[in-house]
Amino acid sequence: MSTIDVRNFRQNLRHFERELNVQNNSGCCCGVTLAQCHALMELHNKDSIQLKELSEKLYLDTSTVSRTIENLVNQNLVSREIPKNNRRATLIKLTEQGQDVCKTIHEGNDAYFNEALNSIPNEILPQLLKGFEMLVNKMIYLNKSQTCNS
Amino acid sequence: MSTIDVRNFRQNLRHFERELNVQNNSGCCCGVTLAQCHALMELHNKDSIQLKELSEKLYLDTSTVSRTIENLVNQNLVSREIPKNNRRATLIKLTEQGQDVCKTIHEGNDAYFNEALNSIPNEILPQLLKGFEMLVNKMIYLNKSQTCNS
DNA sequence: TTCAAATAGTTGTACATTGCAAGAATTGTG
DNA sequence: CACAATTCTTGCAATGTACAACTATTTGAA
Repeated sequence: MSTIDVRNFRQNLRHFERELNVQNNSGCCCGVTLAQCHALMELHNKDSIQLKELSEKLYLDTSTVSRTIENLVNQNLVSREIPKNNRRATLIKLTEQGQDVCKTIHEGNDAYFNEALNSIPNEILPQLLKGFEMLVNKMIYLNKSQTCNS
Repeated sequence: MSTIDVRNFRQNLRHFERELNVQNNSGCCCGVTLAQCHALMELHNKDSIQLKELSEKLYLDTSTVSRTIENLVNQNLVSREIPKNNRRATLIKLTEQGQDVCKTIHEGNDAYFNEALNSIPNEILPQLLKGFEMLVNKMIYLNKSQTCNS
């Protein structure tokens, strides 16, 4: 692993970030912002989730997520519900309309990334997918054990 | 390419975005924000760049970049200069201090991604790097020819 | 049992990022 | 010269974010 390779990878990474922004902001046309989109994706295929848990998954402050959810509630895409066994908590659920939006987002992004990934030769696609997954997991590990030291 | 693969890739992608945020916000400890960091990286190894050109590279409105640069000027990391042959334009240059910050950012991120990528087995690392580059280029291509259609 | 500590969420405040619209200064063109 | 185009800046407005302070609830320990 030469420094040149790393530099090159990082250069691609910066472009990647920008293209993701473009795609995220054009693909999520359903009137849903990127932050809301991420929240919806976490909710998808889940019966319900607590605000605290959601904020941990998204790496965001509870206050931030609280407002994101507030906006989604106003758009009638999710509902809030206080469970009887713990009235401090809030359970967040997708509404039917929210599920529809999730579906639309999934379809759009599936199509996009299917097309993007289809341009990768078959000889290297599996390694790309596998390697990417490993990279993400390593980053999760590194970031967990790392604090800002300067 | 099955839908499951695409879904799995997208799931990894969302985690990737969050980890990048963590890394970007902890790695750029030099008092520089992520937006500023991206601008600095574009300036690095360049004599100077015009604001318009920079905004195109970053996919941002000129007004946005104008303010980002304003902040960097206030931190004495870049300088603005009006060329004599076109007094409408503004040439942006790294100051010495700005070059130092660039160097620090590079070193920190090089080390981080070197470590992250070193955990990838040698049998798949080249394909990952190559595949990633191809994916980014494909996304650039797709996003150029795409407008929001809903 | 009672009261302090912990937990979950919301709200106030502050700041960064961003785009659009409008304006200012400059340059190009008919 | 007058008007259009270019380049940048500024005035808004919206979103996203975190921290701190607050409310309500639950837990736990004396």
